[in-house]
Amino acid sequence: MQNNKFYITTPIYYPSGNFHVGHCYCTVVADVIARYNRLIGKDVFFLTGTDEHGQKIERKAKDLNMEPKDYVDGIVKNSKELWKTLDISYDRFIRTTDEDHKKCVQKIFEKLYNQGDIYKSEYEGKYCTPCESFFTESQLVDGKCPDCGRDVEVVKEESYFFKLSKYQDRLKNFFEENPLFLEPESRKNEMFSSFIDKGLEDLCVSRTTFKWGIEVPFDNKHIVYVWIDALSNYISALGYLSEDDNLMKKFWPADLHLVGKEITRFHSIIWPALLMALDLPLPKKIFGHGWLIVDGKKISKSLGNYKDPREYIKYSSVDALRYYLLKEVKLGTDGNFDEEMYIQKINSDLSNDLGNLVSRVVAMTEKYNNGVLSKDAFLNIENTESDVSILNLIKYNMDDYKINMDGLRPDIALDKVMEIVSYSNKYIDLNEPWKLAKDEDLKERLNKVLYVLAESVRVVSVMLKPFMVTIPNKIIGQIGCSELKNSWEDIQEFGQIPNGTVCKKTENLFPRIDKNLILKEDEVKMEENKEIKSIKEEKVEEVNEKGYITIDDLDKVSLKVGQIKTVERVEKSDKLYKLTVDLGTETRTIVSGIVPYYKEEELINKKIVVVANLKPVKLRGVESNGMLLAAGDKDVVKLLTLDGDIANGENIH
RNA sequence: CGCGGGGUAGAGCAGUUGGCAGCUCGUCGGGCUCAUAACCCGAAGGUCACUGGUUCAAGUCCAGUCCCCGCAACCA
Repeated sequence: MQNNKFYITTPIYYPSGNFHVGHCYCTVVADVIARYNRLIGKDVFFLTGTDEHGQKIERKAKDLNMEPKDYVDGIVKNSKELWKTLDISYDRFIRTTDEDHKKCVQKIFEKLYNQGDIYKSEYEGKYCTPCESFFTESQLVDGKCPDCGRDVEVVKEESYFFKLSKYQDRLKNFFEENPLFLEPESRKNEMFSSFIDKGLEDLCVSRTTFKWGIEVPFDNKHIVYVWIDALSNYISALGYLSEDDNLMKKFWPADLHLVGKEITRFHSIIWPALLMALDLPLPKKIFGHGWLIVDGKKISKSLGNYKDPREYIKYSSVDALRYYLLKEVKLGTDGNFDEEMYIQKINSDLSNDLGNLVSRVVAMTEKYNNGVLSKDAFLNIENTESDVSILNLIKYNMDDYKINMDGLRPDIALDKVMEIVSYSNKYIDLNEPWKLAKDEDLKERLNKVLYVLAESVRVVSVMLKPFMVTIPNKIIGQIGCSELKNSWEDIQEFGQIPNGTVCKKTENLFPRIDKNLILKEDEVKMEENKEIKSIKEEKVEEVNEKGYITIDDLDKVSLKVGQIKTVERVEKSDKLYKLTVDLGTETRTIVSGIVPYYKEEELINKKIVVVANLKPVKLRGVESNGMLLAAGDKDVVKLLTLDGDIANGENIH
């Protein structure tokens, strides 16, 4: 059919907290693929968004004393800012709370019900609220949720079911006939052995246990459950079943659903079955990408050496981060994000090789020929061996680049680009322009070399456009080619820079990053964290074998009543408040990680319980002298407060 | 028997259908002076975790063993 459109999606993320490097990775990859397809001339629609309904969000908002919508609005705002920072070029950010999406979901539900693919029955099962999943008895681990290890509840409810079982054979056939539907291969094997071959059960697609969601249109006791609500975003975003379904006609089926490996199952079984029921064509490809491991080892977690993606950008650049993510992580496998590696890689690839290449080319052109590029020289002077080599390499690598981009191996595609960069550096040394410059007779030869280099740099820039957002245009600007189209088409034939184009050296594209400086900062933080760890260890030793402590042990802990006097956020941290607490005889500074759970105004004047004799520790550079007592898990945290009025500084016993 | 990933040069990794073990960084030696202390050339460095099997041929395929890691991200 139309081969000239490209529809790509990321998953819609669950906004139960702010987004992290993992979300960024997936979205950046999708963005690069989207930009690449635009570059080669396709009409691209790039969709991302958020999956905002469900019990977990409902509860979380309630705990925070917020309306669910207000809560998700906050997260969405933050994520849109993040995508802006990372230059994500999405065409639509869909939210499952969008009106058109809701309508679409209701129509889909109704349609499936009317045609008998959805029926009403009763469901009883063990349910894990945080994971929003039912589990069979055999799936449970020690009677707890196999995903998160928390307790499950027995839930029995009247529900609507989707006849997933009906599509089992069609799915199986489809997989066999479309070997490229699900990649990488390993995921496909998993789907087959774990699910399809075992037989599919009908799927519960409604809930009555919570309200925060889309109502079933003909039975408002029921809320449409995540499967139909979330998965159908891929078509609701295109106006499926609405008055204006032009986008649907144009872009469906999706060319690529990029998803995390943990949700591959939903996309490769449930989603296709739903589409079959709706009599829609299936997406061309589901790709389950790997996860990002930050600094590998598990110590990273307890050492707290995690950084917001924006921190890496601060001392490097968005382009550098995007480059690294795509270059160093093979799509589909887990990737390591190690800060030292990161700095080393961008210094060597981007500063030393690419940035420096541009710098030498432009500087020499300015120095030896007043910045003027001579196409005449390029055409008039016969090719030497090195010319032939570089021209062939560029041609050859451009083909490989395309093959690998189409084949979802951006890491290899980047290799091909960097090979051109590398060879260009070598080409300079082979030709020694500084020697040519000394001999007036070799002027034309010199100009040819400079021209070849400039054009090579331009080709590289165009190939980098999907990966980097600002640098390619800056490079093109330095070689005076901003007026050219600089499209994929435009670099197919070497030698498009017009005669007489003038180069101008401006800024340093990729200043080298002082690794020692950055890592020294980290070391300071590590030291702080070590202190924290040693405190932990001390505590552990104090507990005897039976796990009892004596009253003397308890007396070691000085608990006091405190009242919060001032609250401010700690710079460069997402979770930490700097509090000053009145302990009667003194006022303490205490740093506490409760930003997600309490607003500043909620804390002021609150009477709380303080561990008064905790060894001081620096957190994000602020010294904390004590600790607030609180209860809860990572989703909900409540401070311990007093049942009545007691003077500040009173002992608790 | 939860699910999944992995063990290849000092480090980080690639190795497509079996066909002479590769890449980047680092190290050592040399070259160059256009450039961002950069660039270019050369060298050292490997029992491809282990065992067995299939094969003319195994890092790659099969069976088993051992080991590491993740299950997801600022606890005070």
